Amino acid sequence: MSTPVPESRNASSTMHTSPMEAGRQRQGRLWSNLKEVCDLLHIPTAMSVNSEELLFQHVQFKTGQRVHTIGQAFDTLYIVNSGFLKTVLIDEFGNEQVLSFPMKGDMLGVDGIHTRHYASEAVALSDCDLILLPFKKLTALGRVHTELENLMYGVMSRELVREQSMIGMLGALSAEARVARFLVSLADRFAAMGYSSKLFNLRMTRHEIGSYLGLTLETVSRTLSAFNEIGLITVDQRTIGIKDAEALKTLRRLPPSRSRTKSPAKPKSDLAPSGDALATTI
Amino acid sequence: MSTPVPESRNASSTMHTSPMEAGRQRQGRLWSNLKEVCDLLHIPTAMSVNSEELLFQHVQFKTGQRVHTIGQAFDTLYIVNSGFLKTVLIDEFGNEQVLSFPMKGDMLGVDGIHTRHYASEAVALSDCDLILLPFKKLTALGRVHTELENLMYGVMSRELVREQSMIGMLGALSAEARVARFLVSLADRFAAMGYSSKLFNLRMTRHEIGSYLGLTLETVSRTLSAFNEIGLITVDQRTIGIKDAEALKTLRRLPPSRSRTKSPAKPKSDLAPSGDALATTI
DNA sequence: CGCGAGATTGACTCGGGTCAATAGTAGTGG
DNA sequence: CCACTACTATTGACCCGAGTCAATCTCGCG
Repeated sequence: MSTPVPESRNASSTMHTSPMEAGRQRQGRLWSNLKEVCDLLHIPTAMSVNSEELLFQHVQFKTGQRVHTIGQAFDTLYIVNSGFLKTVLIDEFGNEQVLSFPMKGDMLGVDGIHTRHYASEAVALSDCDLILLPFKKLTALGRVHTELENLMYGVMSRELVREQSMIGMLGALSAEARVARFLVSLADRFAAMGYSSKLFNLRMTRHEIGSYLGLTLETVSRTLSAFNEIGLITVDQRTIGIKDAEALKTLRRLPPSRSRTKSPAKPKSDLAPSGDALATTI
Repeated sequence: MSTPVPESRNASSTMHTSPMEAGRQRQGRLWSNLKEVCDLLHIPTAMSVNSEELLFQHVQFKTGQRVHTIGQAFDTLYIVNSGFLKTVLIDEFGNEQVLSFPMKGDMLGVDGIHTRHYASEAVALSDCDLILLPFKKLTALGRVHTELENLMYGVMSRELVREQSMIGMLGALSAEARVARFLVSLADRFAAMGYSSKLFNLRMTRHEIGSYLGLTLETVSRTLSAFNEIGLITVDQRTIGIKDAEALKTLRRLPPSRSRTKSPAKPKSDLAPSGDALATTI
């Protein structure tokens, strides 16, 4: 990631640029008001306040640039207005562990609140437009506008729940199931952003996906190939076509022992009923 | 877990009951003020307010009881004043996935804020004393007392960071390393609570540890036995004695491929330099 | 004293990590 | 425009760590 490859995927074939980004020009920069921020976060806010006065500045990052690094002093949160990123942890040997792939509507930097220093590193996987939310300003505002405060709590809680399910996935699912769910999750997020959930480009390398899923890049590659052969998806480099979302969603395999905590666990049908027999390579 | 085994580990040999629990009697129940709550959370609060008026009620749970269940309407957070618990996710087949082992000073229920329904289930592993923090009340207070608000954000952020490192661990470490770190983490937490970090009782089964670490109970058991033989720890059922904390902290093994993202990764010495050659079963 | 949950161990299997060779793609510069 | 380089992705061969299955042991409890 130390090579900020100047990608030119701004207007790719399968993924056009965002339908409509928030923000207006002012003194040569983009700014957004509170409502736009809330909309971006999918938080339904009966925003009582006309907050044209409350404007939040945007910042652009180019592919490969870091938004913040580990240990850096924390003072602002970010919301992704457009573009794709990854957040990573760096272990004591300099190895990256991908934690998330933030995209439009996601919040960055929350892990910095606790110690006042970011606990992770955020890197742009494509050119990005982020909205700056100075934390001080935000909490001050929160005291006035209850909705905003709840928004904050809500976003943090949501993030927590997301990480919980991630832990559940890493702790309990097989490689195939992880990759399958990863694809479904991506598709859903693209759909939520107004893009196609059936055909999209991965913004990250196999290596990054593997790190994110606790797998090696080879396993990721092999699994994608397998899904392709089986007809669940189509793969061509980073272009993914979803063919059987249902099957992907319910794909299992190896409810790994820890599983049968109490369930009768009928040894049959490891693959959920999504029609045909495909990955039934039990 | 459906059998609330009435354990009697209240005054075990290696773990006496808490040194001094917070709370005072009032109308037959325990209550704590804001200061005690903050102390419990290790949040240094120059609490400007004399808040003898702001009292938070305690509730007791017996071993096996559920504090909250998945899907249950959310309205209060909990702080552990004494006792041990586990939080779990239940997948679509009824299988438990342990997410955390909360103990004194930890907060429960944060995952319920987002959807207003708890996303996980909390079960008492021993008799517990919890402090109730009605969420409404808390946010209202937060608007008045800035420290409290920061406390809230801080605790949530801390929780987030904890989960992040959990993800990192699940995604990158070998079974041995996971178990080793788990033990160290427990020791540290016990130390922070004023207990011995050298000799303590596990409050959870091998199965629960395995679920938490993404391993099977057999692997956990075997790993503990191995550590025992090697002299890193002593094991007798649930009584653990830490013999070489340093070695445990730095134990590696298999920086699993994904690891050597960029590091020169000298192929030698998988075990960090903690003195002697022990687990050098490389 | 016997029951049942939990823990320990052994034997066997296999999913996925490791190593390695090949090939597609993109950016660079002559 | 095309070689040159550097990634990134795909595949195959091999093998080991950890899961699976199963037998035994221990301990606390009724």
